[in-house]
Amino acid sequence: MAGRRTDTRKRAQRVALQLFSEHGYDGTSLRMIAEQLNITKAALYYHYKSKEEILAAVLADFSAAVAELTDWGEQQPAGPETRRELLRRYAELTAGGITAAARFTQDNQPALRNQPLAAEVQQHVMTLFELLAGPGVLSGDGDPAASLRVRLAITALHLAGDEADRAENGGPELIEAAFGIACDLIDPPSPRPAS
Amino acid sequence: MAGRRTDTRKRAQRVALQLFSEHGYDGTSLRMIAEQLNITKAALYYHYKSKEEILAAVLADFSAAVAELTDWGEQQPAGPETRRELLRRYAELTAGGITAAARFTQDNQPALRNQPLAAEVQQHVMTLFELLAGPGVLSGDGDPAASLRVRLAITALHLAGDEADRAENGGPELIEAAFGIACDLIDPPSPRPAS
DNA sequence: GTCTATAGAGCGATAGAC
DNA sequence: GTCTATCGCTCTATAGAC
Repeated sequence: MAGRRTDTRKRAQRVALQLFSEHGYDGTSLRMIAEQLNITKAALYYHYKSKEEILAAVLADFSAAVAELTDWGEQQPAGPETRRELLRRYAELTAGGITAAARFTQDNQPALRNQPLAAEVQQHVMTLFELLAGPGVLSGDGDPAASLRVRLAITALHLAGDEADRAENGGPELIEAAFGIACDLIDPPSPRPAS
Repeated sequence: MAGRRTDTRKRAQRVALQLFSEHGYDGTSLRMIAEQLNITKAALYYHYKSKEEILAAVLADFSAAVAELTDWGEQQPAGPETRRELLRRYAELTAGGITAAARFTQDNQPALRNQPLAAEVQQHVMTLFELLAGPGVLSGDGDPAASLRVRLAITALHLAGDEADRAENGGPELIEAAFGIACDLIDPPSPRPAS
């Protein structure tokens, strides 16, 4: 690894994620990626054998990050403190464009339908959801409200991360506000009165 | 209006929204739309002069529905009851594929960037957000948490509508659960303790 | 590791017959 | 109101020189 000067592959992956996020997967051509790297489209094929493989590399990073998070979570005692800490760590995954990848997977599900790695990603996200909500909830046999609350908690962190990426200042405060809302969603401070 | 048998234009609009939702705007070709209508691609151009115009028609319906909702809301006294009723009516907009359009606009913002009608839609949605949160909140000068809560409340209804469209039974219960969560988000039953 | 050049396919859109 | 046929363009991907 020492002395590697160009490192085009990693740069391409980072550029691709940014462009995928901004223009969508279908709306991003290999020409656009190549131009930002100051190489030609054909040169990209030396590093990746297809456009789908670039997507796969982006998904692999995201998948590994979520897997690491759930691996940690599964070794902790189940409880509110662990759930809060899972949210906290997920929110802090912002660095390295990880949450950009998370938002991308949510907004481009049509493009991910035929992507083999997408299933693996969804599996890990599902595991995270179950850790946040308790087992069985997402299978449809549990309280539908609990499932929704977990998905909304994650969405809160995504929305905040999205805005934090755009606004250079005020980012941490936004993330913190989203974290508070997310905590309330997975562990409501007071039960709702029966309607 | 009497005696109009074919009504291809309206059918195309309905089919387009369904395909846009399923495959994304870029992922939906005019050939796909035409095939579902059992006509050819060229025949579509008799009814719409471009693909963008089909999208515009879909957006126009959604825009009008939200505008009607906000017009009503602005004539009501501001307060928790009006906010709840706004959420209720938004949730009931599911019929006619309106919420499908709402979800589509969220997931395909890259495709809407050069669509003139998109700005109008966003304006109406912004108005709805302000009615749900109080004025000034979304301009960035208010509590960031309040803005997030409103957006999450709407997202709750979208997520529920999305699943309700797929699962033929259990839909109403899901919508009702989402409505309850959305109400809690815009008017928290108990203030969070200071951290 | 990057280039030029090109193949092959699908797309949006148009022309013109019926 | 729908058709066949085609144009021009962009895309992904490959071949082969340097």
